[in-house]
Amino acid sequence: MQNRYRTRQRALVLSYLMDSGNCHTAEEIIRDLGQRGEAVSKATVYRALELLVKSGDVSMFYSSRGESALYRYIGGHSDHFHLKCTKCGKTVCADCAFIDSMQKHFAHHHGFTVSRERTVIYGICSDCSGIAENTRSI
Amino acid sequence: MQNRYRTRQRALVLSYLMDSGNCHTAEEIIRDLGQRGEAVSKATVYRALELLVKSGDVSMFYSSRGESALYRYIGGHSDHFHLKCTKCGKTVCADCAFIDSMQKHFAHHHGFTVSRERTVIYGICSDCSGIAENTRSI
DNA sequence: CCCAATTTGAAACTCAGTATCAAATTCAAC
DNA sequence: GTTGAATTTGATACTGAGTTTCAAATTGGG
Repeated sequence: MQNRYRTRQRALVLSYLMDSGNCHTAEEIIRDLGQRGEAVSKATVYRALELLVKSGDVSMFYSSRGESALYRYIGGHSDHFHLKCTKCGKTVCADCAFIDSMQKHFAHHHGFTVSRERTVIYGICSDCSGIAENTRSI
Repeated sequence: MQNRYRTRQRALVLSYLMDSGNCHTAEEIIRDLGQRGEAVSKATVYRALELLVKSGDVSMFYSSRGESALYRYIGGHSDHFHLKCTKCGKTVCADCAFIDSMQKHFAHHHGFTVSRERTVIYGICSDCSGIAENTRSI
């Protein structure tokens, strides 16, 4: 896969993510393109996504539960973190100035360049924090 | 799986993680226990790990590349974040006061209770940041 | 148009993790 | 210590995401 030729299939995968703007699994893309009569094979969708992630147009990240990878069009730049609730599964975007100081801290004190696109902060969202936790057992 | 009986198999999985102190995949645990003549079946290892994660003794997190889940003994408390380098794959622990202000920020400004055990910050570690980028990879 | 390089797609495959269910184990009651 | 019901184990089959393979189709420079 060397990305020299422009093909219908790659354009479809990119425009699917651009038009949506949200996070999607590869399987969703395959299914939705198929349903609208623009079927692209599984292998080709995965290959197109790999290229898009490499090119920086799309970010890929994983959920905490071992679900499948999520892809999202970021148009070459992204200034937010994903906050994912481990209870309800919803992902929220945190788009604020604190993110800058976080990146600075990890850069200065740990020599670590944080990737905003890949990092997902896990925890409990405001909607779920009232709900009682499971009991400790083992 | 209700965790009423104490069994050899669960003790083996827990002590494996306690003795090591490092991160391991389920398959590593299965292989290593087998090699030392203490074989525990795949299904049972996965079930034991699920219980240990629920009880808070072990944390589970995912790498950025869709590899398998990683398990680590945390002894009921954990005050650090994992910083995972997307280049070399190494995971470092960030154990500092800044983590507190991070948690406070997300709690106050986003109503989000950050889980230190589950969250993994992705980026480029100090060892790798000098290395020239061949392709843009997020 | 021609043709070599690239890309696609169907199908087979891998691998982590889950479900099933009969057999084995635990432990409380005797 | 024996009994027996509840729980746990393990072998096996299964699921589902993602990868590999390779012949056929497509691309685009000459």
